[in-house]
Amino acid sequence: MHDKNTIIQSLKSKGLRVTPQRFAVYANLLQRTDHPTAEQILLDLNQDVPTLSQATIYLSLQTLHQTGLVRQVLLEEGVCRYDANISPHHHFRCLCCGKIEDIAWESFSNLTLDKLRSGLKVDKYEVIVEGKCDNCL
Amino acid sequence: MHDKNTIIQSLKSKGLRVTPQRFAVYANLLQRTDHPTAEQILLDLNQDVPTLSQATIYLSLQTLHQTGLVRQVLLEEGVCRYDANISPHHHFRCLCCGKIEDIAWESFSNLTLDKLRSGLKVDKYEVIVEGKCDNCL
DNA sequence: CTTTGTGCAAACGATTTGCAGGATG
DNA sequence: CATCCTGCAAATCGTTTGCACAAAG
Repeated sequence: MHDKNTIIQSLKSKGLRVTPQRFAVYANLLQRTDHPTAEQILLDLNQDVPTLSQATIYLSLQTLHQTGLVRQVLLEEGVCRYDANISPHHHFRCLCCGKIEDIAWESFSNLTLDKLRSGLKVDKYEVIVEGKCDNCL
Repeated sequence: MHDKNTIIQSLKSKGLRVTPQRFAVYANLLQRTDHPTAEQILLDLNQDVPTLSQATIYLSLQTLHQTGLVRQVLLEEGVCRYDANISPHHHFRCLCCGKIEDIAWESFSNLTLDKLRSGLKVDKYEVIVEGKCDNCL
């Protein structure tokens, strides 16, 4: 899936040094689909590498985000989640259990930006959907 | 536009007591279109009523949000903005100057949810658009 | 007069910072 | 070996809480 060398190449392609910590954060995020927060990543990684500091997690995520390797997902007040899947897609959040699920980009292939106020240059857009998932229904 | 009695009625209709502080917060938000943060509202109100505590602002906004009188706007990491315009609309954020602008709901009248994974019950959705505004171009 | 809201200050949680030592390219 | 990264602890920022008093209905 995401082999070691590919990950290393991704980091290098952005001019980032490949350190064990940064590698671990990025690799962890790549293999997850649950849109974790910084804290959740820290908890997960500390099971294997108990000497990973909070500051490093936060700095790594900041760096990965700035270089475009990971995406931020902002759905709840005060909660910043991360997603290493940077191919275009949208998000669904269950208002009941809080689960966050990807929505395929093509689900909104009918969405066009034609009628926006002229003068705006659109770089990107995303649809946020909220409701209840099947588990909660 | 938003006359005093209408505001009072809105608050009462949600079972909220009408206090000067709560009224001031809601009225302030109603007359603004800039999607302010709690801090910005505090700064603005403190010019007239210097004895308005932070805690009250935060509590008021929380209350107004919970009762559905105001909407939260989450576009930037760690920044919670508020919007008293609760009629359906979307948001645009300029990546250059940070300005946040409303996008009319009808701009995406072509957006349908047909192809979403079955089993999801959709309560609401919003399109977040990012790019550059005309000022910044 | 009961209940809810406010102000204040302290507490809190998430994130950032300064700095000295360590690892990368 | 110059630069960039990490760990640690302290600092900071936005938000929340506890409590005593005040005001709304």
